[in-house]
Amino acid sequence: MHKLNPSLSVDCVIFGLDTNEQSLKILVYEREIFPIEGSGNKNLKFPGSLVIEDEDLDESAYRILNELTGLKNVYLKQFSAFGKPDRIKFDEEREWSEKHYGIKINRVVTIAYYALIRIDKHNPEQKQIKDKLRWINIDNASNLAFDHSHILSVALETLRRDLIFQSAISLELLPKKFTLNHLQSLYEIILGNKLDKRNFRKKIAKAGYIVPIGEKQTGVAHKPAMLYRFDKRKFNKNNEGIATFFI
Amino acid sequence: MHKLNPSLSVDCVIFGLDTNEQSLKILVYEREIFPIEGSGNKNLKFPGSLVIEDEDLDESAYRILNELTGLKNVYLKQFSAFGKPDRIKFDEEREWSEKHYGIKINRVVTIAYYALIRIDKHNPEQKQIKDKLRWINIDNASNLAFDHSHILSVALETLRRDLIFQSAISLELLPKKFTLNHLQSLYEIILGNKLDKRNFRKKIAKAGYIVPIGEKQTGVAHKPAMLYRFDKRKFNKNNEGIATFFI
DNA sequence: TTAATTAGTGTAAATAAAACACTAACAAAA
DNA sequence: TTTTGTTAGTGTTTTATTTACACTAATTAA
Repeated sequence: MHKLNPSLSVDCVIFGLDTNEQSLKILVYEREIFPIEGSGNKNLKFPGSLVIEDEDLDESAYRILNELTGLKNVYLKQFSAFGKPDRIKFDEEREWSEKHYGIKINRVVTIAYYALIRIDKHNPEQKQIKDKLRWINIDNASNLAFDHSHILSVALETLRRDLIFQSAISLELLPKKFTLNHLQSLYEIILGNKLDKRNFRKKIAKAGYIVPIGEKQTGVAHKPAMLYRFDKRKFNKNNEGIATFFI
Repeated sequence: MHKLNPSLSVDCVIFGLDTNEQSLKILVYEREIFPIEGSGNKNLKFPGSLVIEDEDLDESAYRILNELTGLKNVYLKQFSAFGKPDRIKFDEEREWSEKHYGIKINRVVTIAYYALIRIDKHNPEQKQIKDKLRWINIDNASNLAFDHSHILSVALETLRRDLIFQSAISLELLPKKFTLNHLQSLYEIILGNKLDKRNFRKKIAKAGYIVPIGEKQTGVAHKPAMLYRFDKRKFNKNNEGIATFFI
């Protein structure tokens, strides 16, 4: 059995794009410690756990993500540490944590990661990994457990900035083959505003690493769109792995 | 006496601008554990310490910075956590740490902050706070203690990005009154490339929050330059506290 | 008086950003 | 089979931004 460090945890803010609802969602874990009524979202928290002694933080994040949600091979990035001594505010929270981990908890500093995944591909409910996981809309995510609402707001800020200055991460949220409207819609959902279709396409074209695969959508009740893919080789060659189409 | 958390530390990468040498420096702490010859910079580390139980991380960073260097009221920003289990690689390092803190150390995750200070104003040697502190040029900072070389490279990346996308932080490194050439020189030193003087000034003018104070330099053996200051009111009004002149 | 040094200024050309509306292709419904 | 609804796809003009570039001015030191 691995020994847990009682001062250190990792939390994962898992973002998923709901292309039907045109909304950005997060995957949260539902506990049952506060009464159902009137407790707001206090029973919802991000998947997270204490880290094992002698475990690398990044590995810890991957392990926790996989154990709690079954997710693998996802884009995961550390974005901040949260360490207010009163992060765990309620006695019930402390009790829950101690029962949950089976060790005495003091003050816990959490290292927060965000993950980008495709809801259609990685729906944990479909995979019946845990029946306690739920996707919720970020607009309904106020008043989460611990300081998780604060963590969410920092995560969102970071995601939006990364999406602009490091555009390639957007592709984590799309299938291998996608249409330019899918990509544009992703930006609109995450950034929260509309973009001009023609200007958007000009930028994509200039970036050069998003290329048509010569196939079209099928089965859609409208003009089928050309499918595109991410060309890693072109990306690396022109952008040294960092660049962006700076929406 | 405060109890230290044996798993958690804070390290401060303190950047200072040397305007004479036209170089960016960091403030490091010199230990004596490895033989002087052949140990490279392995005796040099960033000011840092274990955090006290029940101490906020940001407060911890300010406390540590003040205790170790005498510095106060400096710009300090958390930029990453480092948690590889083998961060403390040599037995000597572990021994040093245990002797230094007086407690048994296991694996330590460090939360890293960077600070920006004016060397002329805050020279710890002048203030005889510690005789073990030294400014070293970032170009001579390879092979530091622990994983501190890696921490430095992440800190530098972050600083450069922040300087571009959050330009106002540059003013932390300058005196209240400065010339536009000082400001430009700061950018050139930190970003490591030359900028066009006229284009630079156009951007500053457009930003609007760097204003002339109607005074000129004195005692210089060349045409004296106009002195400028940062206008906080204009900055907040136009930029909501974030903006930048995007060099 | 001269030399050395940094301060300060404008313009033209190229590039990028923004605003804007119609036709094309498909499935479903009539 | 025709019509309807829906999304795909395309260029141009205007405006703003970026880039490249070189000389005169003011001071102290020699």
